[in-house]
Amino acid sequence: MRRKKEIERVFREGKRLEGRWFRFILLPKEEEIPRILVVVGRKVGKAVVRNRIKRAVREGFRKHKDLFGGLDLVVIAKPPVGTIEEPGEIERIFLREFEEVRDASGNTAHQRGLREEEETA
RNA sequence: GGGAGAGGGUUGGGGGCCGCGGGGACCCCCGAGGUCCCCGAGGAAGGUCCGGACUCCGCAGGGCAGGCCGCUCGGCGCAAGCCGAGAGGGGGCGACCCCUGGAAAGUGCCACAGAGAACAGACCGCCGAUCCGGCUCGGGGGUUAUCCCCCGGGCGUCAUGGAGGCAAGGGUGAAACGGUGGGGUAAGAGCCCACCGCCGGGGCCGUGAGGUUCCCGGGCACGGUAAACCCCGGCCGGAGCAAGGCCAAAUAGGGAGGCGCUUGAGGGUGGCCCGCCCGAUGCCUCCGGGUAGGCCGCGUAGAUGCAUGGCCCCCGAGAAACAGAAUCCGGCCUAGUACCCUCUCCCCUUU
RNA sequence: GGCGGCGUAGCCAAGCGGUUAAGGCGAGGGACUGCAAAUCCCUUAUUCCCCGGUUCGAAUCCGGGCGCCGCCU
Repeated sequence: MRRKKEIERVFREGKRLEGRWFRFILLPKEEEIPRILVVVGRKVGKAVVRNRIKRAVREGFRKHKDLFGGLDLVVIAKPPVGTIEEPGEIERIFLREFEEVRDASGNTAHQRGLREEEETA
């Protein structure tokens, strides 16, 4: 995402999910093609560290677009991410945490079905 | 063979797959689409410590204040700074390294300790020659008197007791008015002498910082601190690309208070003054309201929610450290991996 | 990106180059009380953010780092 208005719309209307390493903001949309925005603040680290995180997260997004179908996604890195040196490690943590947080929130129809089963049981 | 010093260089390479930013060409079902080609982080891009370009402040004028630089000469440069050759001081066996205007222009400050701290001082100590005291001898006098006074001599002894002399030694301190030896003296002291050191002048050498085995003078006084004020010399107007410019959008030119209309409020982004310029239903403060999108600046890397990456294999036993352009350029400083090249020094061994 | 400011005890903080580094809050101990509160007394800095330098001497002066905070679109 590159347009200011679109980005602000995601911040305004999106659903916020908290993880230990990242914060996610999701906004479902009509198109199937997902878009991403990575935010890494100054407190996370120096320029090199911040660039590494952005690249790793984008790489993970690029390789697993099927996970994010129909979403505009904002990923905000929290300070602990800056301590991880390996790009591959950052990528794995990002993907794993996205799935954990999404499943816990019951965002998909599949998950909603599961929760209904749990409630009835 | 081992250790060390100086200077310089590079900051992985090749391949495969999947990607990112910019530019160009072509294609199309015209969509922020596809294909191909080209370009795409650093030696520090960093800290923002100095300079400069550039932009605006009417001109960038004068003075004060302020900032930066500081051994000498030469070179480059507007400058900061760098390079070369030297000077003085300090460190190292050495190669070599580190420091650098002025303290006899003035002012300030040197705590504590110590006797004394800026043209200082006498605590312990040394001496006690001289004078006073004491003892004694001789002479004279007051006198009846082995008692007193005066003069002169002596004291190895009484005593260092005082007046006083001294600054060598001890001790204090970051720092105490030069060192060694001799003479000298009561004891001492540059008090005197010799040598060493120091200071001043001249000569000579050097463009200069300075040097001096030469000559003369001075017994010797002049402490430290300018990363304290300051003085000397050189440079600097102020801000900063969020500078600044263009287009578009937006709403009332609203309310309250204050100042002022040429004898001028206020302003022209300079810390102050002067000069200069602008200046009238104008300026300042507060309240209330609206808009904050794009382009240029901006680049043979170049964006603006901000690109240069990921995985795997090989290349020596091993691919890594520090680190990511944001207007550009020159320095300084800081961070740090692996390796290469040139020169040099010391030690050990062998010949 | 640029321009400023600040780091002193757990917290808030003062500090002409020379003391044992003020003071307040808090905390701990003691006194008082039948027990408390209030009050009184005592204790609480050893790298003054870190590393160098100047100086006889540095929290203070000068460099260089580090970490916070603010302003400018």
